Amino acid sequence: MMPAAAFDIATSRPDAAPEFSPRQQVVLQHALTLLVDGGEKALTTAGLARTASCSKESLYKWFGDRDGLLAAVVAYQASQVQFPSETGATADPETFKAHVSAFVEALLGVLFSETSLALNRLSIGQSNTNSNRLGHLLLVRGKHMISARARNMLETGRRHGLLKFDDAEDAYQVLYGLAIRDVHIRLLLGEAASPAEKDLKAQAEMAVGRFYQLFGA
Amino acid sequence: MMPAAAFDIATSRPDAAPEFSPRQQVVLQHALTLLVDGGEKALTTAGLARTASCSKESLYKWFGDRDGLLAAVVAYQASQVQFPSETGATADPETFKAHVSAFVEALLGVLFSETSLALNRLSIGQSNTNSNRLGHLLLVRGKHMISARARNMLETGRRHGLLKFDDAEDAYQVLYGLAIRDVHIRLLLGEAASPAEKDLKAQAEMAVGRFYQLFGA
DNA sequence: AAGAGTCCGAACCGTACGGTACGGTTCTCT
DNA sequence: AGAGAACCGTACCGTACGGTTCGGACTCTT
Repeated sequence: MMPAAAFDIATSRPDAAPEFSPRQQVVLQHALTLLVDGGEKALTTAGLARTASCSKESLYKWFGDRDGLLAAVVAYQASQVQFPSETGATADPETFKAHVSAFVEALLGVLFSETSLALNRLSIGQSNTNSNRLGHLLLVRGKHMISARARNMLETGRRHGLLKFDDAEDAYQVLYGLAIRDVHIRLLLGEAASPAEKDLKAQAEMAVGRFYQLFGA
Repeated sequence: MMPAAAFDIATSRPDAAPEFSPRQQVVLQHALTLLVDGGEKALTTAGLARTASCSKESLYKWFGDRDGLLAAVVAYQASQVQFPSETGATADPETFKAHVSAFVEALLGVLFSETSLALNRLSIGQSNTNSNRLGHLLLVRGKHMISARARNMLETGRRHGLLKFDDAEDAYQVLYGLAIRDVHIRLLLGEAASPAEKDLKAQAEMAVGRFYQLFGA
């Protein structure tokens, strides 16, 4: 037999269609749950087979090996993340600014969710092994997708004369830094978020306000 | 016997004096090296004993168990990190701003070093086990120490009328965000830093410039 | 000089987990 | 209805690693 799935996941285009069968998605969801409360050590093949009521043989048939399973979990979760659409967001300056705030709030919502934290912990823990499949997956299917959308949003803001910057990537990174600060790493390390940090809307608006001080036209 | 060392490390005050014997420090340095290139899995008790030419018995005697060893590595490395002193840094506005830049540059230098990255990866990977000893250690002995010094620095800047803000912690977090952006998490995930991101001095000055736009008096 | 203490090196044990094999059951297709 | 695939459950194997034990060498103290 060949562990085809493991290879496909790493190399297929992000918009590849079917990806996983419904049954497999159920199993991956179980894997994700195990991972969220318990960390990587809690996700054993035997444990997942028991929890998801499937056989280990099926796991190995579908995902090749344990690494393939982990990669599949990452890919599956990445495919679940959705961002609000941005149609007609530049109608007027206020709407655009509100739209940027909404984007940042969604970003915070994703990054601070237990699921995202668990997958980031997993990928980071594995980042110096396996030629770093997981880290790349998370970056390509997660961060880079988001950053592309963000750059796009900021560019339209600039075209409409609402923002002023030279490099969209640079501007986005500043926006990211203003919004996330060191909260992400602290959450990854297991510290709880403060009440103020849990008010994502307020945090987003504060960050966008400061961003406009730096890059507003 | 009792694994005294493991307990002491977690509960002793950060300024406790001797901490580790020279021989133990050599062993911990070997452990750190193993950890930096190879990740957590590369740090096995047998492997460390071989590399450091000591017996496993000594490891268990000194550090209690493997977790105690990991905690000792974190504590040891934290004790190695030194920041430049800040005597007479508020002589005039230029000097102070340069001092802030130097602080940020030092911060970047620490956070982006392979050693720090390896320990962060380790702590993050363990953050949902062991009641999270490592994460707390890293936060208390690392981040919180640094943030205290930073707040102190910013406060003196404010007292001298050079900066303007309500909450020093808030201001520091903004400075942190402007300097680090998403580079830290990307490095943790195994992505290489871009050439521009490796120019720590330029990155620090850019961040401080923006910080002054927001908080300069 | 002898006893105690420290440490190295190696052998050993138990276990947990990744991976495989197999018998039995259900579902699908013709 | 019958062949065949997919799949579940379980038992099994090999290995890697955490932790313990022990013999022997070296040092320090009295």
